[in-house]
Amino acid sequence: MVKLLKMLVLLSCGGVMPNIFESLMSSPKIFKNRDALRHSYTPETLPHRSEQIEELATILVPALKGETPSNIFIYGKTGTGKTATVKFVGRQLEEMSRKLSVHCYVHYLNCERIDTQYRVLATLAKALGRNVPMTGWPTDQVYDEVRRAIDSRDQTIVIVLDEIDKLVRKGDDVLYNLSRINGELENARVSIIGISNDLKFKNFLDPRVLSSLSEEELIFPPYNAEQLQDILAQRAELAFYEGVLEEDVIPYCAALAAQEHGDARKALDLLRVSGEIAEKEGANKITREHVKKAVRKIETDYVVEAVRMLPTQSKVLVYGMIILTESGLRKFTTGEVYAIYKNLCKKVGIDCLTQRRVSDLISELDMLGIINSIIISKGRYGRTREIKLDVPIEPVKNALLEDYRLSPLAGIEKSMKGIPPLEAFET
DNA sequence: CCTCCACCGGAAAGCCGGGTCA
DNA sequence: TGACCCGGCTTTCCGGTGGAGG
Repeated sequence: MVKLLKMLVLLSCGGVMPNIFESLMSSPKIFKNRDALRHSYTPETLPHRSEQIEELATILVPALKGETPSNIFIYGKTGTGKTATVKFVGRQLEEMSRKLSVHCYVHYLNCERIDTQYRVLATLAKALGRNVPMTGWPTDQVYDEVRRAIDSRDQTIVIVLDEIDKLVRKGDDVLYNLSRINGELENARVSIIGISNDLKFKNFLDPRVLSSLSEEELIFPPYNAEQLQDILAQRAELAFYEGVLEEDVIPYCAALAAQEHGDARKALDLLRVSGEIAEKEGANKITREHVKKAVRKIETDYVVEAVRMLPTQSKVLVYGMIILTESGLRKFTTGEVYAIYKNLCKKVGIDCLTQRRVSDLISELDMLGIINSIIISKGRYGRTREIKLDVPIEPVKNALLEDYRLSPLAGIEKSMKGIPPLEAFET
């Protein structure tokens, strides 16, 4: 304590004590530019996407000649470079239009956050320099505003709707209106690019909207391991100092990500987290070991996040499974889990669901990868699900106890220790 | 080969909060 | 404003079933 005070005094006097950040800053340098590994980063060139870039550019080139480009639908799984490609081409298009002094602009909207038609239109109006409140106006008035803003001069507007499937689930009025907007314009032209990673969502779309929006279609195939290597190598050069990476790190990351449907995003995350772990450990090189740790960390983070988002009932259920696991059972049945669950519900003071429903919740947990369950028959002793909790227990437990509703459960497993679950179950 | 356990999982109806429309 | 609808969650009911033990 005294030491700390002395230190503070010294620091505040600007004395000889090193700044507390000094040691952190001077530890071995790993990252030159961490942002180069984020998904939001658009690199100078996009390896293995030249075909798609060219195709997209060919479709959009009329924009520079004062004509209306076709509307485009783009499909591809996550991390196949859809967004990056569109942003890249969009930037080049705007750049070229400036050179030619043509009015041509690209507006990018991500529909995941902007998920109602009002918000889409309002955001669009804002991007076009109109002042529209984020709430309050009738929707068609905002639409009018957007239309007038676009039509205010001779220009071509390319509207990119990323994750367009999110929008469709809430009714496709916006899409319908936007797809017909060209007919209502005198001076300007509008082209729409829809991006989706869900191929099936086409089925939910109004056929009129579909035919108008998908005049052109682009498919983005997943990357294979080799292509992922190139992408990682390119980004690693920007992100890390020279010689920081051991040679087998990139191929390893690429191989791991390729196993999971060639997701470049995942590969980049893996590399970045590996770097962060190496940095935290004070290592001066990133090794395969760091990647392994990163895999585990990402996995844990995912599970913890999934658990945190669970409805209360499922949280109690998971807590029950933790108790069972800690009491030494590696596998347990639906009946056992249900007994404990019933008990915990009483302790927590929430009402208890039927076994039928709990059975469904258990299936959901299985889907989420929080547990492993298989249906087995124990012959005479019935048919049931055999459940295994397949997560790092401590982090999950902490995540569960963060929920104030579960606070009565803190430390409860000690009082239940040794009690077989079925006997803990009364009435 | 049959029985019968302990649960699975489909069908259908009820409940509830939110949104819509006249 | 109230009638109405919708979708998600939950309960009720119930037929179905793999295989150890008889």
